[in-house]
Amino acid sequence: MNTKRPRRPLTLRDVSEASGVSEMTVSRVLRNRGDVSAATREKVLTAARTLGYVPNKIAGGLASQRVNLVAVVIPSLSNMVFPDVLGGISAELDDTGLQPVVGVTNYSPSREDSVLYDMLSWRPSGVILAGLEHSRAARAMLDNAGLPVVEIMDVDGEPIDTAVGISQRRAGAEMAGEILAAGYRRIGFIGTHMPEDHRARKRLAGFEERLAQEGVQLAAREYYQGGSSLHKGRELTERILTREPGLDFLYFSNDMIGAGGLLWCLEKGYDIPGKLGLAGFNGVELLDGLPMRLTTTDARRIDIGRRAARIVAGKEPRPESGVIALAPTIMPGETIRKR
Amino acid sequence: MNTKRPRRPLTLRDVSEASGVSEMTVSRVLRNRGDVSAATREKVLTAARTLGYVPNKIAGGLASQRVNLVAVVIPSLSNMVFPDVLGGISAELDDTGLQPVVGVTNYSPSREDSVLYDMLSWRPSGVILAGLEHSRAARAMLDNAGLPVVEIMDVDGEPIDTAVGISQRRAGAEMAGEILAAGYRRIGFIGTHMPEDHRARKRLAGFEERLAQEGVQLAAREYYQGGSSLHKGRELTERILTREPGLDFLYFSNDMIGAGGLLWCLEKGYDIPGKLGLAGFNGVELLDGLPMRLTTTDARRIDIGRRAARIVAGKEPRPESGVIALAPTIMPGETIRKR
DNA sequence: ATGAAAGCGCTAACAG
DNA sequence: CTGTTAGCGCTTTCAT
Repeated sequence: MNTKRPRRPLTLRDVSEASGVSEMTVSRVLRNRGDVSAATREKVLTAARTLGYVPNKIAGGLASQRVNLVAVVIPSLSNMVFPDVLGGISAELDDTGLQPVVGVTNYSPSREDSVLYDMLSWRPSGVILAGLEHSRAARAMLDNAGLPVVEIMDVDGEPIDTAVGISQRRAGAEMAGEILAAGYRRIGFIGTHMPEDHRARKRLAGFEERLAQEGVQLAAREYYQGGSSLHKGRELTERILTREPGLDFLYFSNDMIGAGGLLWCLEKGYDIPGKLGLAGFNGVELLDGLPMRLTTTDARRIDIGRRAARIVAGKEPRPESGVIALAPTIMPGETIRKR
Repeated sequence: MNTKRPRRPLTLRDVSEASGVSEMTVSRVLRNRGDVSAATREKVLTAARTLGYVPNKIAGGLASQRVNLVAVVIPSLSNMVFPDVLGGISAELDDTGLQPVVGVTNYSPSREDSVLYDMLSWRPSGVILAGLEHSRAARAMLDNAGLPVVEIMDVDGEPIDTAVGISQRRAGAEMAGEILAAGYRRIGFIGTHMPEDHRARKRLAGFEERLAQEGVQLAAREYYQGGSSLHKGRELTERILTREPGLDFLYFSNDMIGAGGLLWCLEKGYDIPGKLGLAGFNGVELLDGLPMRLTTTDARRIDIGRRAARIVAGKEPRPESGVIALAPTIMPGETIRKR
């Protein structure tokens, strides 16, 4: 009831005095380390509980030189993909005593540097960070830190230590293959204009390469700024189809704008997938409830989180090659013609 | 290139030796504390940079007894509401030197206890946590910690220290008022079956009270387990309307299931808002792109995050009453009749 | 099974 | 403006 006693935070010594047991033994009990008689154990636990003692990990970390934290550095929380990755990480870390701590960069390299710096200053046990593209400074920090570093989401590049992800180029290429096989030829692309979203960039590159193999070129492209939303998807779809009415397929760089595009096309009465096909990317749960299931690629977000966490936790050895490439998986949905 | 020198982590002493300046002065430079001559300053900075020194906050925190962390404890990351709250918190903390650290409880009181315990063991400068309902143990921990505690989202109850949020009862009541004023009378409710989601519970209570004032009772209700999704919204909407075809309004406990319900109703050709009205809760961006704008209540998520952060950061004084009640705001949308 | 001593890397407080 | 001295609260290591 707001009667905050400005009490000095309790220390091990307080518990020691209250229980008549040495600080050292109290420490052992509280960490379940070493042999302690049941009787002493009980005394200590009781004292700790009645006092309401909460150990000081700052002091503990300094003394033991070990901190049970895993730094997780990601570009964004808002696009439904990283929460899934985090879910995988937490699930796998749950029984290891390690705790994820999340930092968000908003796709800014300089923010990435400063977030990394801040997190490393806590001397975590490992780092998981999105992407393979980092500043020289960031690479140096991570090299010097001498701890496990797992770069996630992408495997097209040279990892600092270990990479767990999908080949974004391959994901793009495979979707292009699907689309071509289904007979579409006048293909448009809608994506975010973010030079720092290297994964989207590589995906598109793989996509276009595969098209080129069949002598097909992108017939139109439309870029947007800022976050993805259904609304943006609608706008851009309208714009691209107005500009290029002859398009027979739209490839979206993520499911959210793909879903917006789908809703717009359905309202306008487009024949989907007959005259116009659509595909997104990620495989988010959102798609389950749309009027039509959007064709997409499962980016293996949860698996990526899990494997990364397993490596940091030492549950699984770092692979010789330094790379764990998971297979992106096309989820056909209903917005592409059956072949 | 994976040539990881198992180098001993650098210390202030290394920088001191490399620059020929005392540890203390190096520390001053690195923290911009006290007066240091430009020359010394330069020497230190150069040495620190070339060595690649990253300060050890564990040691710093222990010595200074101050840690620039704010613990943020929330039930979930996946429902589009807490990312917004976090956005508000980060924005406001950005220029304070404080950093949010997030813990997730999955609506489990025992997880909340253990997450709190873990976070408090890092001796953060403040705590922001969702809701006013906490275990006796949690309240004791927070009372003892002697730091600012801000409970967010809800103001219907007794705060431990300070509360920032909306009155959930009032939010429910106001939506009920809106619905009644628009002439709807056979009202159904669809919500999650989560005894631990106190905010949803209070909202429904306020809603029903207001209905009762006009002599109206809920005509049907449907509960679901697990997370919210468009898909669940569809399922439950179908179920409730099959069971009670005479309903003329559906009140959903959040926008995601409301959106699912809306999509389903539109497909089935319901006359919305003429014969059937719909409303959700939260005011999430998602709604912008739906075929029809869902009526909802803006839960003031970002503002709540900002105000909470301001109080923890000391930018704004804790109010005498301990309570900051923001006004939930109805966003009329298109799924309720104009009156 | 328990305790004593030393110190983790940094900063507060004081001295010059 | 710069340096010295003592810890911060815990765990490591070594005795007993």
